[in-house]
Amino acid sequence: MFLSENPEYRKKVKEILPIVEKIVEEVNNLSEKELNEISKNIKIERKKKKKDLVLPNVKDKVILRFAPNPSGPLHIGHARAAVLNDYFAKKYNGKFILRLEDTDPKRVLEDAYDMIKEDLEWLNIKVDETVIQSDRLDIYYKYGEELIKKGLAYVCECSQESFRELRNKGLPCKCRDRDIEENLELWKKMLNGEIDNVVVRLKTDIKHKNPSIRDFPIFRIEKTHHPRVGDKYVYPLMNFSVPIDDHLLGVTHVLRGKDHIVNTEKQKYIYKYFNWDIPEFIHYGILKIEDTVLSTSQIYKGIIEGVYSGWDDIRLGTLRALKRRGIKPEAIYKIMLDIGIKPADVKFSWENLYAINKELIDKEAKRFFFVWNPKKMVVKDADKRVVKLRKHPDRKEFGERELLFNGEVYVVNDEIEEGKMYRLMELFNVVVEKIDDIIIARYHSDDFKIAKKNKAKIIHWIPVDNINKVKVLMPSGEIKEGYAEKDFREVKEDEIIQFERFGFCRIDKKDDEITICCYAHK
RNA sequence: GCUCCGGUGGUGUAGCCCGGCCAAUCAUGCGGGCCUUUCGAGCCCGCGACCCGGGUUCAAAUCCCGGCCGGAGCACCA
Repeated sequence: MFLSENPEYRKKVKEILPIVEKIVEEVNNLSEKELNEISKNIKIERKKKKKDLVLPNVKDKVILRFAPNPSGPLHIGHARAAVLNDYFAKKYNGKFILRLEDTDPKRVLEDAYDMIKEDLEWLNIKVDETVIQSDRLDIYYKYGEELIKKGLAYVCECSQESFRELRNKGLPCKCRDRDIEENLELWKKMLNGEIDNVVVRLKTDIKHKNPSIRDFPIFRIEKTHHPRVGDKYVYPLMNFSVPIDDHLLGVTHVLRGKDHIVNTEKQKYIYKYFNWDIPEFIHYGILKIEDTVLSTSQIYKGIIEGVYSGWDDIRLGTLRALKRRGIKPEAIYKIMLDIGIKPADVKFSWENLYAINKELIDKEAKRFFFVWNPKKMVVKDADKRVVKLRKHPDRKEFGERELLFNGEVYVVNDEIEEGKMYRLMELFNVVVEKIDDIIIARYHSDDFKIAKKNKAKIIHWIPVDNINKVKVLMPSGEIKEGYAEKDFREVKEDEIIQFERFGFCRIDKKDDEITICCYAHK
C-alpha cells in the first residue's frame, strides 16, 4: 500500500530488498519472550474500514427508481432493489421514484398498487414521485411512432415461430423492408384495434451474436382486461417502456439484477436511436433465498386454493409476513445493505436476518414462560413459594412477574427424563422419579450451585393454575400449543415478546380464550 | 447448445479497479469458557476462507491465460 501510494519508490525495491531480508532474519532469531515484549509495544490499530456503498459517476442530482410489477405485495427479494435505491437516494440527497410497471395486464393485480406503497412505507422508504406506466401509454405510442417514422421500427406480421426461425439463422423477415408509410398505416390499425397478432419490432442487428437481441419487439397486442386502462390493448414491452421512462424521468443510475443484463443491452438501442445519454447501469448478483416461496403467481395461486391464509401467511417471504412475525423493517434494511451490490450471486440466509433482528428486539421484548406440549409435574416435599422475576433481565423498569408455586407445575413434556435432576428456573432443584400421565418429582435442594454441579438442565415451568392458553404459529407451518404464565395476560396485540428458552414472538391475536403468536426466531 | 456473468471460512461481507502494511476485515454460525434472579440472553476466548493449474513479477486474493464449478438470459413477461 505504501508503494501504491508512492510509486516512485518502486524502482528502489530491489536495492532495499537485501536489507529487509537481513532484518527479517534478525527478527526471526529473536526469542519468543523478546517478540512478546515487542508486540506489546506495537498497538495494532486496524482501521475500521466502514463498508460504504457508493455509486459510480455521481454528477449532479442522483435520480433513482424502484420499478416493481404490481402483481402482489413486495417480498424479501424486492426489498433489495427498494432498499438499495432508497439508500443511495438518501445518501446523495437524490430522488426516489416508484414506478409501477403494469404494462402486462395478465400480471396486474389491482390491490397490489396500494400494497406496494404500504410495504415501502413500512420499510421507511420515502417515495418522492410515483409513476404508473399504464398512465403513460400515449407517451410510448408517440415515441414508438417516431421510431417507425425514422425507419427504425416496423410492424411485423410474422408468427412468433416463423420469426424466431428466421432470426435464429440471422435472416430478416419480409416485414423488415416494408416502407415507412405502410408501417405507419399498420401501426394506426393496431392502435384502432383493426388488426391482431402483430408486433412492432425495433431494427437492431439481425446478425447480432445474441439472437434475442435481433429485432426484438417493442409493442404487442394484449386483449386481457386491464384494471386501469380498460379498452386499450396495444402495450409496450419493458425493453421499450423502461428506457423511455428512465430517460424522461431523468434517471441517472439504474440498479438491477444480472438477469437484466441482456435487457440493458437491448435498451441501449433505444438510447442510441433517440440520441439520449445513457444512464449508469449497475447489475448486482442474483439473490437466492433459502427455502422460501417467493413467486408471486405461486403465492397467489396458493391463496386462492386456500393453501395459504393470505399474503401475510407467515410461511411466506412477503414483507407483510415478516412484519407479522415481528421482523423489524430496520433489520431488513440493514441486511440488504450488508449484502450490497456486488455482481456475484448471493445465497440469502435467514440466520443472518434473524441475528440482526434479535439485536433490535431483544432489548424491548418482555420475557415470559411458555410451556409447549405441557405435562403436569407433581413436586413432592416442596413448600409453597412465590417467585418474582423481572420481565426483562436488564431492564428493571419493565417490572416484575410473579409465579406462585403450590406443588404442581407444567413443564415441557419431551425435556424430562426419569432419574435426572432438573433446575426449575428461579425456584429449586428436583429429581424426577417417575413419568406416567404425570411426572412425579421430588424436591432436592435450593442451591443453584448444586444444580450446576450435577449438570442439571435448567428448565422453565408454570404453576398449573392461572394459566393462559397460547398457540404459536411457526414459519414452518407447525403449530405449538401450550400455556403461558399468569402475567402473560397483560401483553397486547402486536407486541413482541420472548418466550424464554423458546424464542421471540409477535402477539398476533388475542381474546379471552387464547392468544395467537407468530414465531420470529430464537 | 448458444450468449453473458461470477467464484474470499457453514452463511453474508471487506480487500480486487490502482499487486506489497493481507500469516486476509467485520458480522453471523459453530466450539469452549465466564457471569448473572439461573435464558436458546449477555460477555470473553477459540475454530474456520482467497475454486484449481500455469504465467507475469523481487512480490499475486489482487494482473494474464486455461480448466473446473455455479448462476442468469435465450418470450408478443417484468
